[in-house]
Amino acid sequence: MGWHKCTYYYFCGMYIVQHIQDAVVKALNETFGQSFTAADFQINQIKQEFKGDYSVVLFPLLKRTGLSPQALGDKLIAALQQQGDSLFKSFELIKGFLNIEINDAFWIDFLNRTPAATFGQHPSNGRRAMVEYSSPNTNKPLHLGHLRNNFLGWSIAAILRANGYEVFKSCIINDRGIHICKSMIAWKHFAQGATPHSTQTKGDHFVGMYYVKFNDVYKAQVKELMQAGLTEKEAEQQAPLMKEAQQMLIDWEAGKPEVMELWKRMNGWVYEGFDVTYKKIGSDFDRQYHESETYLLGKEIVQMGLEKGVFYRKEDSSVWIDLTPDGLDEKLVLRKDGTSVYITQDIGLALQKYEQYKVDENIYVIGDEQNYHMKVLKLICEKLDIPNAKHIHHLSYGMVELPTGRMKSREGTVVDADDIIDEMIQTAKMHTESLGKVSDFSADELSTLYETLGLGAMKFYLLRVDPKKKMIFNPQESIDFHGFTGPFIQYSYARIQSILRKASWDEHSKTNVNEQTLFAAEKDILVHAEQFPAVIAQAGKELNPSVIATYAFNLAKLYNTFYTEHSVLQAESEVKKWLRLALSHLSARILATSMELLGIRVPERM
RNA sequence: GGUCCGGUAGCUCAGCUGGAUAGAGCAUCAGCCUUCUAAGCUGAGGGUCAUUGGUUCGAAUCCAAUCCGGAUCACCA
Repeated sequence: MGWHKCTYYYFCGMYIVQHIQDAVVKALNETFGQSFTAADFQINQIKQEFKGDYSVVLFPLLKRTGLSPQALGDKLIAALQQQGDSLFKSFELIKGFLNIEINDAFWIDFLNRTPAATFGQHPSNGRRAMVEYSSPNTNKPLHLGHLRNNFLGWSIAAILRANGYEVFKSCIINDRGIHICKSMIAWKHFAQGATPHSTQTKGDHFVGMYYVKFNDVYKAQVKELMQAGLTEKEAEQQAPLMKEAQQMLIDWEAGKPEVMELWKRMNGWVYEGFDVTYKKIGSDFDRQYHESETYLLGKEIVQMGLEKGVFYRKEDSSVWIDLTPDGLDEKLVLRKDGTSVYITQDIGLALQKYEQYKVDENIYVIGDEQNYHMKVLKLICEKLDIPNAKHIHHLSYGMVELPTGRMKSREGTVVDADDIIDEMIQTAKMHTESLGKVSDFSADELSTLYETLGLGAMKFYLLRVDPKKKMIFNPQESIDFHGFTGPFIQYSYARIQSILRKASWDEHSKTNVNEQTLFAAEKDILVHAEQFPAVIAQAGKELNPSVIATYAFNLAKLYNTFYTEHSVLQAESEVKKWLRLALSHLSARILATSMELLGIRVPERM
């Protein structure tokens, strides 16, 4: 058993692929007397139609060795055989690919020594990361796009934690500004004292109604003024409602009591509504920042930047930074009246975050419409020598679009978060009832199950695609519960749990399995399972939950194939039964861990 | 116009640090429940990887040009 380099093979970060790399490097160096590295060749998993598990692609080595694929392959095989590694069962050379089959004993050993409950998680790396996500405006309810942001942020935080980071989740609440004043003005004019309570409306939706109302009336006023002969621009500036909103913003900044009171009251309604939604989707934060408290931050930094010569003042006393040497434009950082702009407070907040948390990685989950802004922010922070500015990372995700194009609140084409969640939960209920497998569940158990499944479908749907890419959501074709979906994986998990229950099997039941050989369906699961830690590492490195989603789906598929081909409880021998129970348990744990990293729960029965 | 992102099966998406015959899911069609949960499994059909040229043993993947779609370039946030 020469491959046991340490007791907990996987905690050493030593994967089978690395082991093969090491063996090949050694074989190359011995054969050619040069120093090769793992980067000089490539190892791929072998496709189903060929024999073996992993293959070494020989082409990249031909030039350096001066040999043909056949000759190089022969020499390599000879050298590898010389090493006498009991891990390798067979070598086969096909058209420039050196196919290696791993001994079944290795996979069984892997199963025996892997602690299923914690498998895949990496030990602490002593680094801290902050993930800022969600960042709602307090003038309207959340929509489908916000859900993508929330699910991504939560998942990335979990993935980084599994990669050994200490993670802080933060959220900047955009609770002030002209858009907030708009809904306040509209409420003052048109609500006649109505409240969420008096109208039986969820607070964020209630306030959102007045934001919409503002825009409707404002549009009408602009139209009227234009008919009276003003240009569009003039009309937009002079519309009474807009003037009122602007005045209210000034009053807010001056701290006028009646404005502050209304502001607090209406934001309070929104928070009550958000709380319900956040609780339902499982979003939580270690630290919430409010724009009303941070918007003045950054002014001092501008002063410091001026002294350092990073910024410069124009004649009208506005402050700028010239980013043309970096291929960008000139950017304003302080208005001529001395007030700060969006980016000013972001600079301030970036520094504050660093001072408070000393994070090594500073991740912002923000839509790709702000790519330019984030590029500028990072550049400015670097030029100001804000510590770790180089580790500001914009996790830029694409918009969720409808088949008709972007969602537009003004055109009523927004998919509301609460609505879609309720719809998913209802769909879960419908499926569950028509299958009738949990008729003995209590009402509480049922509603928990519906939420688990409905939200699972929803989250998986939004997380299974590459965050960077925009995605299209078709409300006509509701989100599926079959195939590449959350419920498919939840179902696979529940079926395994059913077996383990019947066998009264738990983690402590695990003993060393003495089996020597594996069926293809058994081995396929183990080969895939062994890659889990590497997959978590990749997801962390790429900040990409879809890697986990795809991985979990493939594992579930492999398990389901195994499930139909072989019986666990009626296995052909007692040893096989134990092997399959351990195999099933490991699969279930990996599926559960994967889903956990996506913020999705798994049911024991469904 | 400048910058950036994208274009892969009817639809939604993988694959993109170059490697074997380009993969899933949905939809369509054909099979599988007296056997551990059929939200499952097996199989079939379906492709000019936007176009053209280049790099090389090899290109969906890298480079260039073109076409199409999107984002962004505010003393808005």
